[in-house]
Amino acid sequence: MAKKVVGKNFYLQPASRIAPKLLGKILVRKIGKKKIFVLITETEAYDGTNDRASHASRGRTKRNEAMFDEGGHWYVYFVYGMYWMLNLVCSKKNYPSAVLIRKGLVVDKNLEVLEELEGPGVLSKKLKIDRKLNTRPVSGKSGLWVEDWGIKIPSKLVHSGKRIGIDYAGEFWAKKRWRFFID
DNA sequence: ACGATGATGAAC
DNA sequence: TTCATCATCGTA
Repeated sequence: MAKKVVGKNFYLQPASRIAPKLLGKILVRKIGKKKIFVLITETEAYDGTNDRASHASRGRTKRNEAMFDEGGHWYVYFVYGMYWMLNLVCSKKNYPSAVLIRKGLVVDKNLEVLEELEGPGVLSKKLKIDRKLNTRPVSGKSGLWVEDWGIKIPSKLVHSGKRIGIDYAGEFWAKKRWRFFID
């Protein structure tokens, strides 16, 4: 099984292109000497300042600054007084866009499934993700990166749908099928 | 169906 | 400074 770290160019595409391509890739979290592997199974794209579902729709603020970084950084924010949301920043610098990682499967190095992470809040809790990762690079330096293990998800199993929890965005943006998931 | 729980941003 | 809101989740 060929395992390689995803290259930087991958992150310079539009979020809506990256989101489906992340399905089947492996999120690697290093905590101390331990590594946790998560097969990504659900993502959502947030793209540009016009996207009214995106935090960037109200311009640059202290919270969403990371979204304006170059693709290949993390955007981590706190919601509902309890949960940390993990997002992968996309595209070139100063173009705010990101992919929210919503669900995954904890696997071992042989792809044996150990645990299901059924939402962005539980995923971040399991991987010990908090504001310390905000604006950090997607690389070993931050202890959180993405690998391609050559897993090919059959296109039959890849679906798209409306994004979750963004009904405030108005019909045009709320109905966009920018959520991608397996099965 | 609902409450927990606190940062955020906009209004005042 | 106040206040409604929020890219959620576990319990009921």
